[in-house]
Amino acid sequence: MVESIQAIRGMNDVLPKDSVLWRHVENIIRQTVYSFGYDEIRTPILEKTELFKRNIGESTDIVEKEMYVFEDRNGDSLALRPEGTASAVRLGLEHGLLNQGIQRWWYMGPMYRHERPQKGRYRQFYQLGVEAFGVMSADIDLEMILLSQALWRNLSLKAPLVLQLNTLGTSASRVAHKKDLVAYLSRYRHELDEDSQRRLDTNPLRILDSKNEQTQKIIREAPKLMDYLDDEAKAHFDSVCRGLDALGIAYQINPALVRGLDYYTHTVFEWVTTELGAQATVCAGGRYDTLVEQMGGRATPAVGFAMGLERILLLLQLQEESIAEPADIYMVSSQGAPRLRALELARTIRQEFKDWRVVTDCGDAGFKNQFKKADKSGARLALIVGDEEYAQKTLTLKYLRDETLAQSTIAQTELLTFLQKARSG
RNA sequence: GUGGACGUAGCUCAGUUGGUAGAGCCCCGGAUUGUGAUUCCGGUUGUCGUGGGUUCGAGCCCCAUCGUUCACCCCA
Repeated sequence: MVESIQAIRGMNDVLPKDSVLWRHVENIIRQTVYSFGYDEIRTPILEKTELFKRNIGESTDIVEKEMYVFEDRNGDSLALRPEGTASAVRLGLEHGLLNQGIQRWWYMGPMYRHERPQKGRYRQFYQLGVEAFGVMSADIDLEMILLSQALWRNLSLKAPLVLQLNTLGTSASRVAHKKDLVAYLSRYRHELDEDSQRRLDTNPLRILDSKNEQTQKIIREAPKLMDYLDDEAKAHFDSVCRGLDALGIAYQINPALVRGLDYYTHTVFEWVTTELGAQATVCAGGRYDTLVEQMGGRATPAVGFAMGLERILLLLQLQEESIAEPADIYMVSSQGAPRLRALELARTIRQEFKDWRVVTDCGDAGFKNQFKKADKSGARLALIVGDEEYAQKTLTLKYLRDETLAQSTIAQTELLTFLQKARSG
């Protein structure tokens, strides 16, 4: 007996019935980012571990305990990418693109995090990432939000999504706030929940969005980052808010909104749904004005966001609108010479009608079964090449969706003319 | 990583206080030997997730393990 091998935990296959929806979503995404004038970049799935360690933040959970890290044959430490921004900046610096004016990029592909899987949270998951470099003013923040909003619209997403907004200010204001926050929380250290006590030393900002009630109570009186913002940060955030008002985009300001990655500054935003339980965030992003410089480039302002495709797919699946890809023509034929003729006719049709799906029955099924399969394929038209048709160089047309149209037999040479008429009629 | 629930046919599930496995859908064949989606008749579904243990006997009880799922953690 052979032991069967299963896929790795948290890593999913896409089956034929689901790939239709995946392709649909990917196509709409490509079309949408294209319409905003963004260009695609593609980076390797494997990068040096240092790239993520240094830039996402050493003490973030992503780097600390969720990265797939292993040693290459030559001893280098490599990691499967847990997110895309660090790679995008690396690409920009390595090829000198960030010195060539404003850059607008997007990418789509798998990311890897070793978490405990749940619905909408997997170890290999797909993200759309969008990044823009070289614009300091708030209009590019607005463009990011407009782009994400366009995605919901173009995907015909019916689930209500709420835009949450916050600002993290400059790193100077964050440092000042963090200092006071830690001092304040330390006074209540023993009253905080266990996780928050740990984070007090590692990542105190994250305590702000703790779900623990007792902790939340303490946080209510804690120093607010908003009070530490310098004039520049306030002005920037104000521009974003006024811009959203002018564009008629509703948003909620959420002071607890903190990103899990260290590189964010100023504007941060999330699109949140109530339909996916704990996996509420469907799309999240913000500014990271200091990252490029931190990675060795010239100071370059930047904004970006990432969207989780599985979560979008789950929302679309809730809508239960099936997206079918039916065949257009199904070839029914006898085996032997008529089958070969059917294959040949199918080839001719495909060459002439490039967007049609033409399926030829293969195998040894009888006519009855061939028609069953023709019906299941969703084809409008069955073309029959039996022994009689073969001998007389004809073929029989049968309409599978419209009972009012009678079956008819035409010469094989007339097929293309007939189909052209059928398409235009 | 922590805690809870669940794993029976390809799918959705039933299975009595432990006594050698069932239904519907799907698939295949026939009624109609060259015509589908309706109907009728017939047929195949399986190491009961896996490995141990208790027992004369385990789908059912116990342990472990793998997987799924929910919450936490974290995040898209």
